[in-house]
Amino acid sequence: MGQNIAKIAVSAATYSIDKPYDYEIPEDMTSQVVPGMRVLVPFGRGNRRSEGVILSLVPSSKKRLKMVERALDEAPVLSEENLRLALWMSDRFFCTVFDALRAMLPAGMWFKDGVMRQSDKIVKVAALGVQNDEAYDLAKQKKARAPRQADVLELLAGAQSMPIKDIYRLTGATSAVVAALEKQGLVRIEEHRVYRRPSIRAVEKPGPIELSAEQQEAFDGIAPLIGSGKPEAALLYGVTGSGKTLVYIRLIKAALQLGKTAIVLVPEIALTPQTVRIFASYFGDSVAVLHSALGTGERYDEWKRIRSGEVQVVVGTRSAVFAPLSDIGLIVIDEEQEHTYKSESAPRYHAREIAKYRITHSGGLILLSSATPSVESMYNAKAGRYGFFRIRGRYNSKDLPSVIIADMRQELKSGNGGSISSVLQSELEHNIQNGEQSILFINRRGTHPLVACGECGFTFRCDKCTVNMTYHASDRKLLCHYCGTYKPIPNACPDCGGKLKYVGAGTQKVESELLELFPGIGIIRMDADTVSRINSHDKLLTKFRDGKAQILLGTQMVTKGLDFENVTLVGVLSADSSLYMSDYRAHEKTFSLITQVVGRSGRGEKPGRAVIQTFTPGHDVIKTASKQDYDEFYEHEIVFRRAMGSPPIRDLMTLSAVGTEEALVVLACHRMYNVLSNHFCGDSGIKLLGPAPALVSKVNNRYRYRLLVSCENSKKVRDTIAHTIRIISSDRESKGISIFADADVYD
DNA sequence: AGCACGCCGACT
DNA sequence: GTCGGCGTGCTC
Repeated sequence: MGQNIAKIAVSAATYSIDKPYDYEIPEDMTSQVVPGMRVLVPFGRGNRRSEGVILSLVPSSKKRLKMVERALDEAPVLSEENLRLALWMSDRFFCTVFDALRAMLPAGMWFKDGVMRQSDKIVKVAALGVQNDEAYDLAKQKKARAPRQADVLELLAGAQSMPIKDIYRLTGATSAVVAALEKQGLVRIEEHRVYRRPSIRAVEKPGPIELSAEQQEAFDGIAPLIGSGKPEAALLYGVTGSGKTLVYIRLIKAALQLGKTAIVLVPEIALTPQTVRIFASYFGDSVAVLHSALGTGERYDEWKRIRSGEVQVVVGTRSAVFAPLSDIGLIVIDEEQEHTYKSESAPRYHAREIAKYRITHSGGLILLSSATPSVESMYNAKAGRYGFFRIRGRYNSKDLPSVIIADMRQELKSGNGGSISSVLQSELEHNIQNGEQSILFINRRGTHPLVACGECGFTFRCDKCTVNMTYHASDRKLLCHYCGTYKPIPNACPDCGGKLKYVGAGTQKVESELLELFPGIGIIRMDADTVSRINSHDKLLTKFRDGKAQILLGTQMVTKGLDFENVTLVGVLSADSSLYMSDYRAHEKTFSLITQVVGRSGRGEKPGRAVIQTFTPGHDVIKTASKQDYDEFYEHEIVFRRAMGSPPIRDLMTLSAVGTEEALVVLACHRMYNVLSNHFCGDSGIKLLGPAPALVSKVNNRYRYRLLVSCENSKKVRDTIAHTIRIISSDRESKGISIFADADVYD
């Protein structure tokens, strides 16, 4: 007998029961089945079909096992390296092995014989099988004998149809209840599909690469690390506009010359179409670009091209770190401090950690690059764990913009209650008269972030989330930015009938203020409301580049990567807004944001200026950011982190519980606390904090609480946390509560 | 998460 | 007795 038992990672297994399950391979399949192949297996009492991935093959045993039903691939879609990486990820990031493997395949991949059988997300939706009034009558009849069914019928009579997951959540009914109703013909279950979007692509002619002396120096230092045969890591710290992209291109060419491949990770490809075009122009068909706008078919094709060896260079967002390249020589992480490299759903990995794993196994270089490195990367560089390279000057030795701080307290005192300070107003005027362009950044969309009653202080809060709703003047509605709830605003306070006050400013409000100050001026507003599609983003930027508008006003999306020669003024309208979050990265994020916005100015021939508006001009972060002095910022911040025991001094992990019953969620956290403190008792290296509500404690009617574990991220600590999740989530008292842990906490 | 088994309460 | 809802425990 050969190897006719398969150890399989099963999709249907949850974290608390995740392990390799043994299945027998039917005789007629033994020749085709290999590790890395996906199969269909029966799982659970009901033998419902579940997708699985073969991890390994072992000799037959005496035990009676279920059979593999059929293979889903003709050849393995995952390599041995992928399988090892998935096992490592499940330990490192508290996810199932299958979750980890799924992250490595192109989203929605489900092909057979080259034909797409199913690639869309499917949502099960329940609808009434009878008339509304009939449903109400039935609900009344059932109230006594089948109260759960009655609840479901009542709910559906009011809402017509609803995803069954929402029904479980809102009524507390279980699947058995809905199944019973379906059997009686009172509800129908339909499967709805969610579709994805098509793509864009553009290629230009490459220009010659001429590195400046400093760029060349960085290149000369970094390039030898690629072929050293050892795993290496380096930090490239270059101010905004220092031309780091050109250095990447030269490094990639160096890797290719050694017969190796390269990955370039960018924070959000849709935000930097310019970067994508540059890579496409230098590497032509040997580059694959993986971005969110690719359809499933295109994504799959690109993935196949990479795996077949036709592609040597991959440019993409977070998940591109899994690109099936072999013999990787270089992984660049551009703007490495960006939060988009951290996945916030299972598997909760950080792309940097995956990159390190892959490089360790292939021997090569991971290059972390930034104009404002994360405190932890700089800490590692200073400790000698990363090579450190620096580009101080801007490309073509342009000066950094001169910065003016506008003290908004003074503005208020002198009677200016608007969003534009007098100094910013006169600078804008100057630019308009001289035909130069300006970029304004405000961290809020909508018109007013807050609507309050002037009499009783009532504020409009979202019913489902613990946040204030934002007023959007264009359609006179209130919007929740967390769950998307949308409702018209009443004329007066719903509580006391008092007059409503509109507080603060968002992009829409600033736009109308600007139009009042400068009538007839061309303004392009860029926020989630005007940039609904990927193309409209590009279109708005082209319009601005062509000089069709004098001012570009927007949220985060105007802070990154934009390179316009004629922009000589930028304004940060409210530099404080991210400074006082209860988040250990608040300072770092604010510094990075201001530095990046300021860096958009003066990229052409003319010198740039920047105006930073703040209520706390004396704050260290504002002062260092306006001087563009990263070194001073870092020295202050590392002292602060050391005092707080925050990363990178110590590691931070969280255990979260999420559910609809607040008290039960908190209780689950307390029970986790007890389990953890029993295991850690006496270990002074570990501090447990909480439970505390998450930053936004309720989203979409689901409460979220979490425990913080300040520790050193070791195997022992991770095993204890994994054990805790398993114990608490399989406890019947945690029914309906989902529990998960995060090992690289970002906020 | 989902499915069958089996307990228990309501009604013939 | 017996029917059926719903809580409980298990998943190769």
